[in-house]
Amino acid sequence: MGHIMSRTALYNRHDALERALQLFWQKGFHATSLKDIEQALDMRPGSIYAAFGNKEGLFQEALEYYARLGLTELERVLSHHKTPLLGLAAYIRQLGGIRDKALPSRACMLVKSLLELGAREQTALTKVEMLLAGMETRFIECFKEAQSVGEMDSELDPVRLGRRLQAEVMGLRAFAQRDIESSTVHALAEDMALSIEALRLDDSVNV
Amino acid sequence: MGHIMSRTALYNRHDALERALQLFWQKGFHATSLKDIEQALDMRPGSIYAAFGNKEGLFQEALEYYARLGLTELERVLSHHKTPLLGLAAYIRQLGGIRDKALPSRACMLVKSLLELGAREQTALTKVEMLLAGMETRFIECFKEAQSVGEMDSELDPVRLGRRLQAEVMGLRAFAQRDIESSTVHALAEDMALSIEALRLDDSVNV
DNA sequence: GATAAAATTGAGCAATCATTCAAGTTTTAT
DNA sequence: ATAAAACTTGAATGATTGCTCAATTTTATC
Repeated sequence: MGHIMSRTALYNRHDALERALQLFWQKGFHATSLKDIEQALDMRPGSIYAAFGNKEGLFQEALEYYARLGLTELERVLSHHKTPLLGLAAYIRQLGGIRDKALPSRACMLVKSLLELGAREQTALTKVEMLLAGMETRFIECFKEAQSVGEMDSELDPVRLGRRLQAEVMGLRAFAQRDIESSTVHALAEDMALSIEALRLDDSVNV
Repeated sequence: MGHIMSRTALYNRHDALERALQLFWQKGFHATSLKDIEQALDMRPGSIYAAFGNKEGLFQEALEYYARLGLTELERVLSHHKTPLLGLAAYIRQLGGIRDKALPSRACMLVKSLLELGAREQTALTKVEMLLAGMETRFIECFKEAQSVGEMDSELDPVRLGRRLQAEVMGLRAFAQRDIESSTVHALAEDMALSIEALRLDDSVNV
């Protein structure tokens, strides 16, 4: 891959990455073959290797792209709500509708990868750890902000709450991967959202 | 595989299954090759195929064995506590120590498989769904029992609570798969255990 | 329109995959 | 002791794996 790229080349690269993400998210790293990738990207092996190095390199770029989309979505939901806790609750509630959308998988691709990858894919696994840590950090920031605006008891530990929220999201999405009714996932997300909202101080109820 | 088996053959089969479980739990279905299995079981391909049919058959038996161990462990913890909710809380707390044990993986093998397997492994995937449903059912029974012994508000929904607990366990164990300190997992499990105990009615506090 | 650089092609590579089966060995039954 | 049955062996199978690279086409620059 050279340093100079035409606009169409950049577009094609982004488009290829998106298609690769769909594949990897659905089938996982090991079950996705280069044949699958060639077909999905409509590219021949040489082009793929010139553009992304190797299968693991393409996977890592797909992971980064996925995580960026996820963080962007979180920010979008947060920005549409008045307070951090209400934003987080809305985020969880929205996840309750995950079975209704036509996604490659209901489970989080980072979690899928965390559970699937081994020592042979160390660099990709390290990237997964980094991206999950980034999401955790953002959750923690939300709880800290909730404290600073007086929405939440300052005695509570934002770090523990952030990690718990991440674990709940992981669990909700893993659970949603089961062959169950959409309403069941909605109910589960609702219960989790209520737990977040229960952290709100009485003073902040009418804010 | 014939219908008649000697005692030693039965022992060998169980021993082989245990070794296969270790492998599959650690590396997952796709990343485990038959070479790996031959080495771990100290068996040649023919014997493996005679005893278990094929790779997927062996995997399915490993899944069943794993689920049985998990259910047995849950029953053990429950039986050592006076009430259902205290038992469930203890179960979660105990999961907090999962990083301290030398296990093939911290994540639940059923969840790993649920996220990894695709349509090409339909029968194994169906088995995973069944085993997860069994665990869910047992959780739900605990909450129902908590209601019947007056430990928990009878207005609450045991089904939703059971599913939530399963999602929390899934999340806790996926989270524990991250490269984090053991104390972090302990704290997370403690928070989850406290949530279970918070369901207890005041009348039952001193039971 | 000529020239150089960049990007793409696809046949082909060695390695590994899950699986089979004829032959040999051990165990069981009589 | 003997025959039958059960079990194990390991070389070999065809398919698939991730990947390479010389040849070709496309793109950019003058």
